[in-house]
Amino acid sequence: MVSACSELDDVSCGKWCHGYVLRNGLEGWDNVCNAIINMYMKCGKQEMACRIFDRMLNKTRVSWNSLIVGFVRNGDMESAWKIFTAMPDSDLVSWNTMIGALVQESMFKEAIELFRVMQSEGKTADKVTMVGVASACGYLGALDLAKWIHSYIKKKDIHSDMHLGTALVDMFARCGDPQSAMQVFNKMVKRDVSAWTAAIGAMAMDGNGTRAIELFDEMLQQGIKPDGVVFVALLTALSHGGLVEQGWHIFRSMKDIYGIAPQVVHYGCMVDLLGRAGLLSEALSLINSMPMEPNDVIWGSLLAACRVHKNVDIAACAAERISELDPERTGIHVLLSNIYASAGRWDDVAKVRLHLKEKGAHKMPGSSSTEINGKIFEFTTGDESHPEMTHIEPMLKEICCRLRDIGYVPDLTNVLLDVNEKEKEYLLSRHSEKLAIAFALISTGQGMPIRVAKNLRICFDCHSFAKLVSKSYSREIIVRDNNRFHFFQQGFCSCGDYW
DNA sequence: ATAGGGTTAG
Repeated sequence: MVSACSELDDVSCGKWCHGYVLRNGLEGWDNVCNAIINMYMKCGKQEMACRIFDRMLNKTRVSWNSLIVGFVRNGDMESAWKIFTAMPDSDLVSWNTMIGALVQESMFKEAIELFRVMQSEGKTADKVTMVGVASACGYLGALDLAKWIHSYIKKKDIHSDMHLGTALVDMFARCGDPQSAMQVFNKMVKRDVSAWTAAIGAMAMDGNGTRAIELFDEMLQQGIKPDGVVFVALLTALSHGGLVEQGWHIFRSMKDIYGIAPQVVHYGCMVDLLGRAGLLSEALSLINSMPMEPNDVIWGSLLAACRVHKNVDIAACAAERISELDPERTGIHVLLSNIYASAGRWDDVAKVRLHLKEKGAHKMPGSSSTEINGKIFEFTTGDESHPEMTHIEPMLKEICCRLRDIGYVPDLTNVLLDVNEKEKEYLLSRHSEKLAIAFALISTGQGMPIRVAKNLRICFDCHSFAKLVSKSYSREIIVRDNNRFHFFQQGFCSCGDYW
């Protein structure tokens, strides 16, 4: 009965069950109490869940785990962690839940660390553990760790299934190894639409639109029905590959052939695809033809394209919509002020700046990670307290001197703060990917490739910085941002400056 | 039977 309440999200019925337990002194019925804990947690009633937990006579591991899972689902990591550490005999479910929770909170390094603690305590990982670990590794872009995880799974004879297989495909793709990703994919015994999506997503990260279409056709031939998600991955791949015609074709086929009405996300992909290709008015009329309200992301995507292709008027229109939809998104105003500045419209710049000052600018902090000798190092933009800073600082200076000699001029247009030029230049030189690249340069041998994973899209300045470092230091530099891969070699990038 | 897992525009 409790479980039925839980399914129906019926708190009042659940409360009646709770009362029944109390009236009849059933606190010893642990399975009923566990069900009530889950029911309350599902409805967001954390205090009620705790109340019955505290009164339970026979707390089992399921009771403890139910609390942990409940806190994680409600975004309360602190309480989840407290229960996890207080729990007398944590089991696999507890550990897996915590590792998964850290991944969910974007605490990838911490997730890997928790897995290492688990190993040192002699706990045996299973496939669910490895899904969490693989996912964390992918976000960190740690290729050596990825290879280790893959062989660990084989060595420990952890039976892989569709979830783990998909997670591994995604992990290798994010680590910049599409070959390994496809090897894992090809070995999978069963592949559902999510597995195919991961493979197509791997092609998207690689900017390989043509191969993405081939994979999609193969998927259809195998009789797998596409869903909305696979079209997101496919359209993204076409966008990165600059395949506009194919993009339109796929977009139209969604409804015409597969009977899937395009959602906001799909329109977003198309706006991005058209915008990147410089077809700004085409993108704008697509937005105006949308059957649903365009959201802030759609307009943001158009705005970003306007910055690249220098269209001030459409940019202003997009920015206006965004401030209507989400007045808190100050990053947009910064972007707009930069667009005005590059067009020499200083009055407008001043207006936006004033507006920004009143609001106060907030931006997600940039963070980059790089793996050196199996150890993962994380850098945050402008982090002066990093323990490696004493080594990084002089290296950055040396790099800058060397790059200036071959014509590097810092591009200040995208620095998001209203400070003087010198200050801007300083902040720009402290972008997290620059710190990571400098550190990797001093920590790895001559000619060794450098791999960096970053949580935001790489900025123009860091992009040209990486190109020049690859040339000046004869190093292959691979940066995976939240969008795609950039392979820098001898002064050129695999994205062809199209991102 | 009450607890843990993969893919998704910017």
